[in-house]
Amino acid sequence: MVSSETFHMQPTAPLNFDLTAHIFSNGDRQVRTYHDGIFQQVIRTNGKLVLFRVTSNRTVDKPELTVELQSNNALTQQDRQAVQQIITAIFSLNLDLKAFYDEVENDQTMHQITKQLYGFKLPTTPTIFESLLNSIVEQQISIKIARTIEERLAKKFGDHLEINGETYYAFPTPNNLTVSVSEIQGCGLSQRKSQYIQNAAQLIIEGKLDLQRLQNESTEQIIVELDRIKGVGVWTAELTILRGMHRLDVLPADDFGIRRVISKYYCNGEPIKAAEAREIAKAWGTWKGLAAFYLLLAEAKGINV
DNA sequence: AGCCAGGCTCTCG
DNA sequence: CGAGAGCATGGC
Repeated sequence: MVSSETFHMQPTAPLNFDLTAHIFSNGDRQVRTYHDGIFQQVIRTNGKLVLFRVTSNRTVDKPELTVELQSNNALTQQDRQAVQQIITAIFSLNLDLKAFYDEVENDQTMHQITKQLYGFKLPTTPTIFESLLNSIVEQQISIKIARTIEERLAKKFGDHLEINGETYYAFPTPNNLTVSVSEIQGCGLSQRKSQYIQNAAQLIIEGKLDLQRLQNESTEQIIVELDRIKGVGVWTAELTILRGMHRLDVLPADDFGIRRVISKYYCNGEPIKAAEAREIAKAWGTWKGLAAFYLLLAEAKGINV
Protein backbone atom coordinates (compact mmCIF):
# COMPACT_ATOMS: atom_id res chain seq x y z
CA MET A 1 0.00 0.00 0.00
CA VAL A 2 2.73 2.40 -0.97
CA SER A 3 1.26 5.54 -2.45
CA SER A 4 3.30 7.48 -4.94
CA GLU A 5 2.92 10.40 -7.27
CA THR A 6 4.98 12.55 -9.57
CA PHE A 7 4.81 16.26 -10.33
CA HIS A 8 6.94 19.05 -11.71
CA MET A 9 8.25 22.32 -10.31
CA GLN A 10 9.37 25.44 -12.13
CA PRO A 11 12.13 27.19 -10.16
CA THR A 12 13.21 30.77 -10.76
CA ALA A 13 15.85 30.75 -13.52
CA PRO A 14 18.71 30.28 -13.70
CA LEU A 15 19.19 27.06 -11.79
CA ASN A 16 22.05 24.62 -12.19
CA PHE A 17 20.59 21.76 -10.19
CA ASP A 18 23.71 19.64 -10.39
CA LEU A 19 25.91 22.37 -8.89
CA THR A 20 23.35 23.20 -6.22
CA ALA A 21 22.98 19.57 -5.12
CA HIS A 22 26.73 18.92 -5.35
CA ILE A 23 27.22 19.33 -1.61
CA PHE A 24 24.90 16.37 -0.96
CA SER A 25 27.04 14.00 -3.02
CA ASN A 26 28.34 10.97 -1.16
CA GLY A 27 25.69 11.36 1.52
CA ASP A 28 24.21 8.33 3.25
CA ARG A 29 21.45 7.04 0.98
CA GLN A 30 19.31 6.20 4.00
CA VAL A 31 19.41 9.83 5.10
CA ARG A 32 20.06 12.28 2.29
CA THR A 33 22.08 11.93 -0.87
CA TYR A 34 22.65 13.19 -4.38
CA HIS A 35 23.79 10.47 -6.72
CA ASP A 36 23.58 10.04 -10.51
CA GLY A 37 21.48 13.19 -10.84
CA ILE A 38 18.97 12.11 -8.20
CA PHE A 39 18.50 13.89 -4.89
CA GLN A 40 16.75 11.81 -2.27
CA GLN A 41 15.58 12.39 1.28
CA VAL A 42 12.78 11.61 3.72
CA ILE A 43 10.96 14.53 5.26
CA ARG A 44 8.13 14.92 7.69
CA THR A 45 5.01 16.76 6.64
CA ASN A 46 1.75 17.00 8.56
CA GLY A 47 2.95 14.15 10.75
CA LYS A 48 3.60 11.83 7.81
CA LEU A 49 6.95 10.66 6.54
CA VAL A 50 7.43 11.08 2.81
CA LEU A 51 10.34 9.95 0.68
CA PHE A 52 11.01 12.25 -2.24
CA ARG A 53 13.35 12.16 -5.20
CA VAL A 54 14.22 15.19 -7.28
CA THR A 55 15.76 15.22 -10.73
CA SER A 56 16.36 17.96 -13.25
CA ASN A 57 16.13 18.13 -17.00
CA ARG A 58 19.31 20.22 -16.69
CA THR A 59 18.39 23.26 -18.70
CA VAL A 60 19.81 26.00 -16.56
CA ASP A 61 17.88 28.88 -18.09
CA LYS A 62 14.55 27.06 -18.29
CA PRO A 63 14.78 24.82 -15.27
CA GLU A 64 12.20 22.23 -14.41
CA LEU A 65 12.38 19.68 -11.63
CA THR A 66 10.65 16.34 -11.51
CA VAL A 67 9.59 15.28 -8.03
CA GLU A 68 8.55 11.77 -7.09
CA LEU A 69 6.87 11.15 -3.74
CA GLN A 70 6.44 7.87 -1.92
CA SER A 71 4.72 7.26 1.38
CA ASN A 72 2.98 4.53 3.34
CA ASN A 73 0.12 6.97 3.95
CA ALA A 74 -2.31 8.40 1.47
CA LEU A 75 -1.00 11.74 0.23
CA THR A 76 -3.19 14.81 0.19
CA GLN A 77 -2.94 18.11 -1.62
CA GLN A 78 -1.63 19.58 1.65
CA ASP A 79 1.19 17.07 1.77
CA ARG A 80 2.20 17.84 -1.76
CA GLN A 81 2.27 21.57 -1.05
CA ALA A 82 4.32 21.03 2.09
CA VAL A 83 6.85 18.97 0.16
CA GLN A 84 7.04 21.65 -2.51
CA GLN A 85 7.81 24.23 0.15
CA ILE A 86 10.53 22.05 1.62
CA ILE A 87 12.14 21.43 -1.77
CA THR A 88 11.94 25.15 -2.47
CA ALA A 89 13.76 25.78 0.79
CA ILE A 90 16.46 23.12 0.35
CA PHE A 91 17.53 24.41 -3.07
CA SER A 92 16.60 28.10 -2.64
CA LEU A 93 14.39 27.73 -5.71
CA ASN A 94 12.80 31.19 -5.39
CA LEU A 95 16.16 32.92 -5.24
CA ASP A 96 16.71 35.38 -8.08
CA LEU A 97 20.38 34.94 -8.93
CA LYS A 98 20.32 37.68 -11.57
CA ALA A 99 20.06 40.30 -8.83
CA PHE A 100 23.13 38.79 -7.15
CA TYR A 101 25.09 38.61 -10.40
CA ASP A 102 24.27 42.24 -11.21
CA GLU A 103 25.40 43.42 -7.79
CA VAL A 104 28.83 41.75 -7.93
CA GLU A 105 29.56 42.66 -11.55
CA ASN A 106 32.19 45.21 -10.56
CA ASP A 107 34.14 42.73 -8.48
CA GLN A 108 36.15 41.03 -11.23
CA THR A 109 37.02 37.98 -9.16
CA MET A 110 33.47 37.33 -8.03
CA HIS A 111 32.19 38.15 -11.49
CA GLN A 112 34.40 35.46 -13.03
CA ILE A 113 33.39 32.93 -10.40
CA THR A 114 29.68 33.59 -10.83
CA LYS A 115 30.09 33.08 -14.55
CA GLN A 116 31.71 29.69 -13.99
CA LEU A 117 29.19 28.65 -11.34
CA TYR A 118 26.22 30.11 -13.17
CA GLY A 119 22.96 28.86 -11.70
CA PHE A 120 24.33 27.70 -8.33
CA LYS A 121 21.78 28.33 -5.59
CA LEU A 122 22.42 28.03 -1.87
CA PRO A 123 21.75 24.48 -0.63
CA THR A 124 20.19 24.59 2.82
CA THR A 125 18.18 22.56 5.32
CA PRO A 126 14.41 22.07 5.39
CA THR A 127 14.06 23.45 8.91
CA ILE A 128 15.75 26.07 11.06
CA PHE A 129 16.16 23.50 13.81
CA GLU A 130 18.20 21.24 11.55
CA SER A 131 20.34 24.17 10.57
CA LEU A 132 20.93 25.09 14.20
CA LEU A 133 21.90 21.55 15.13
CA ASN A 134 24.14 21.12 12.12
CA SER A 135 25.90 24.37 12.94
CA ILE A 136 26.57 23.18 16.48
CA VAL A 137 27.85 19.84 15.20
CA GLU A 138 30.08 21.60 12.68
CA GLN A 139 31.83 23.77 15.26
CA GLN A 140 35.57 23.33 15.06
CA ILE A 141 35.58 19.99 13.24
CA SER A 142 35.87 19.40 9.51
CA ILE A 143 32.76 19.35 7.35
CA LYS A 144 33.33 15.77 6.39
CA ILE A 145 33.33 14.46 9.95
CA ALA A 146 30.40 16.69 10.82
CA ARG A 147 28.36 15.19 7.99
CA THR A 148 29.04 11.69 9.28
CA ILE A 149 27.92 12.68 12.77
CA GLU A 150 24.77 14.33 11.40
CA GLU A 151 23.90 11.12 9.57
CA ARG A 152 24.44 9.14 12.76
CA LEU A 153 22.05 11.48 14.59
CA ALA A 154 19.39 10.86 11.96
CA LYS A 155 19.84 7.10 12.03
CA LYS A 156 19.82 6.91 15.81
CA PHE A 157 17.06 9.38 16.71
CA GLY A 158 15.16 10.24 13.54
CA ASP A 159 11.88 8.56 12.63
CA HIS A 160 12.21 5.97 9.94
CA LEU A 161 10.19 5.08 6.88
CA GLU A 162 10.28 1.67 5.26
CA ILE A 163 9.57 1.63 1.54
CA ASN A 164 10.11 -1.35 -0.73
CA GLY A 165 12.36 -3.06 1.78
CA GLU A 166 14.59 -0.01 2.29
CA THR A 167 14.73 2.03 5.48
CA TYR A 168 15.11 5.82 5.38
CA TYR A 169 15.61 8.22 8.27
CA ALA A 170 14.30 11.75 8.77
CA PHE A 171 16.29 14.35 10.66
CA PRO A 172 15.39 14.27 14.37
CA THR A 173 12.78 16.65 15.73
CA PRO A 174 13.17 18.27 19.15
CA ASN A 175 10.88 15.60 20.56
CA ASN A 176 13.07 12.87 19.11
CA LEU A 177 15.92 14.29 21.17
CA THR A 178 14.42 13.97 24.64
CA VAL A 179 17.12 11.43 25.42
CA SER A 180 20.12 11.25 27.70
CA VAL A 181 23.27 13.22 26.91
CA SER A 182 25.29 10.03 26.71
CA GLU A 183 23.02 8.66 23.99
CA ILE A 184 23.66 11.75 21.87
CA GLN A 185 27.33 11.48 22.70
CA GLY A 186 27.29 8.01 21.21
CA CYS A 187 27.12 9.59 17.76
CA GLY A 188 30.66 10.89 18.18
CA LEU A 189 30.01 14.28 19.69
CA SER A 190 31.78 15.70 22.71
CA GLN A 191 29.87 15.63 25.96
CA ARG A 192 29.54 19.38 25.83
CA LYS A 193 28.12 19.52 22.31
CA SER A 194 25.73 16.74 23.23
CA GLN A 195 24.50 18.85 26.12
CA TYR A 196 24.07 21.86 23.84
CA ILE A 197 21.94 19.83 21.45
CA GLN A 198 19.83 18.26 24.15
CA ASN A 199 19.36 21.65 25.77
CA ALA A 200 18.32 23.37 22.53
CA ALA A 201 15.74 20.66 21.86
CA GLN A 202 14.41 21.03 25.39
CA LEU A 203 14.11 24.82 25.08
CA ILE A 204 11.99 24.38 21.95
CA ILE A 205 9.76 21.77 23.55
CA GLU A 206 9.19 24.04 26.55
CA GLY A 207 8.36 26.95 24.26
CA LYS A 208 11.28 29.01 25.51
CA LEU A 209 12.84 29.04 22.06
CA ASP A 210 10.63 29.70 19.03
CA LEU A 211 12.75 29.60 15.89
CA GLN A 212 9.83 30.46 13.60
CA ARG A 213 8.97 33.56 15.58
CA LEU A 214 12.60 34.65 15.62
CA GLN A 215 12.37 35.07 11.87
CA ASN A 216 10.35 38.25 12.40
CA GLU A 217 13.31 39.91 14.09
CA SER A 218 16.26 41.76 12.63
CA THR A 219 19.41 39.74 12.00
CA GLU A 220 21.21 41.55 14.83
CA GLN A 221 18.39 40.73 17.25
CA ILE A 222 18.29 37.07 16.19
CA ILE A 223 22.04 36.79 16.80
CA VAL A 224 21.59 38.24 20.28
CA GLU A 225 18.81 35.79 21.12
CA LEU A 226 20.49 32.71 19.65
CA ASP A 227 23.71 33.68 21.41
CA ARG A 228 21.92 33.21 24.74
CA ILE A 229 21.61 29.50 24.05
CA LYS A 230 24.44 27.52 25.57
CA GLY A 231 26.85 26.38 22.91
CA VAL A 232 25.73 28.98 20.40
CA GLY A 233 28.06 31.87 19.61
CA VAL A 234 28.01 34.44 16.84
CA TRP A 235 29.43 32.02 14.27
CA THR A 236 26.77 29.38 14.96
CA ALA A 237 24.01 32.00 14.97
CA GLU A 238 25.14 33.50 11.66
CA LEU A 239 25.38 30.13 9.96
CA THR A 240 21.91 29.23 11.24
CA ILE A 241 20.45 32.50 9.96
CA LEU A 242 22.17 32.18 6.60
CA ARG A 243 21.22 28.55 5.92
CA GLY A 244 18.14 28.02 8.06
CA MET A 245 16.45 31.38 7.56
CA HIS A 246 17.79 32.04 4.07
CA ARG A 247 19.19 35.46 4.80
CA LEU A 248 21.84 35.41 2.14
CA ASP A 249 23.33 38.74 3.16
CA VAL A 250 24.77 37.26 6.38
CA LEU A 251 28.51 36.62 6.22
CA PRO A 252 29.96 34.33 8.92
CA ALA A 253 33.25 36.21 8.83
CA ASP A 254 34.67 34.26 11.77
CA ASP A 255 34.44 31.08 9.74
CA PHE A 256 37.80 29.50 9.10
CA GLY A 257 36.81 28.01 5.75
CA ILE A 258 35.26 31.24 4.51
CA ARG A 259 38.30 33.27 5.51
CA ARG A 260 40.48 30.69 3.81
CA VAL A 261 38.64 30.92 0.47
CA ILE A 262 38.38 34.70 0.56
CA SER A 263 42.13 34.75 1.08
CA LYS A 264 42.68 32.21 -1.69
CA TYR A 265 40.88 34.32 -4.26
CA TYR A 266 41.65 37.84 -2.97
CA CYS A 267 44.81 37.77 -0.83
CA ASN A 268 47.12 35.16 -2.33
CA GLY A 269 46.23 32.67 0.36
CA GLU A 270 47.76 34.60 3.22
CA PRO A 271 45.78 34.27 6.47
CA ILE A 272 43.34 37.13 6.99
CA LYS A 273 41.28 38.34 9.91
CA ALA A 274 37.52 38.60 10.07
CA ALA A 275 37.68 42.38 9.66
CA GLU A 276 39.64 42.02 6.41
CA ALA A 277 37.13 39.45 5.18
CA ARG A 278 34.30 41.88 5.92
CA GLU A 279 36.10 44.63 4.04
CA ILE A 280 36.44 42.50 0.91
CA ALA A 281 32.84 41.33 1.24
CA LYS A 282 31.55 44.90 0.99
CA ALA A 283 31.67 44.49 -2.78
CA TRP A 284 29.05 41.76 -2.52
CA GLY A 285 26.33 44.09 -1.25
CA THR A 286 23.34 42.28 0.18
CA TRP A 287 24.64 38.90 -0.97
CA LYS A 288 27.71 38.40 1.23
CA GLY A 289 26.77 34.97 2.56
CA LEU A 290 25.80 33.61 -0.84
CA ALA A 291 29.01 35.00 -2.34
CA ALA A 292 31.02 33.20 0.34
CA PHE A 293 29.39 29.93 -0.65
CA TYR A 294 30.29 30.64 -4.28
CA LEU A 295 33.92 30.87 -3.18
CA LEU A 296 33.68 27.64 -1.19
CA LEU A 297 32.22 25.82 -4.19
CA ALA A 298 34.77 27.39 -6.51
CA GLU A 299 37.53 26.02 -4.33
CA ALA A 300 35.91 22.59 -4.16
CA LYS A 301 35.61 22.56 -7.97
CA GLY A 302 39.22 23.68 -8.40
CA ILE A 303 38.26 26.86 -10.22
CA ASN A 304 41.00 29.43 -10.75
CA VAL A 305 40.48 33.05 -11.75
C1' DA B 1 52.50 10.53 15.47
C1' DG B 2 50.75 14.78 15.86
C1' DC B 3 48.43 18.61 14.06
C1' DC B 4 44.49 20.55 12.37
C1' DA B 5 39.59 21.02 10.87
C1' DG B 6 33.67 26.00 8.80
C1' DG B 7 34.07 27.26 17.90
C1' DC B 8 32.39 27.62 22.45
C1' DT B 9 32.48 27.79 27.39
C1' DC B 10 34.84 28.00 31.63
C1' DT B 11 38.61 29.30 34.40
C1' DC B 12 42.15 32.14 35.96
C1' DG B 13 44.99 36.22 36.36
C1' DC C 1 38.46 42.07 30.48
C1' DG C 2 42.03 38.80 27.64
C1' DA C 3 44.33 34.66 27.21
C1' DG C 4 44.42 29.71 27.50
C1' DA C 5 42.84 24.96 28.23
C1' DG C 6 39.84 21.33 26.88
C1' DC C 7 36.95 19.00 23.86
C1' DA C 8 35.70 14.68 19.81
C1' DT C 9 36.62 12.64 15.47
C1' DG C 10 39.14 11.43 11.27
C1' DG C 11 42.29 12.85 7.41
C1' DC C 12 46.78 13.86 6.13
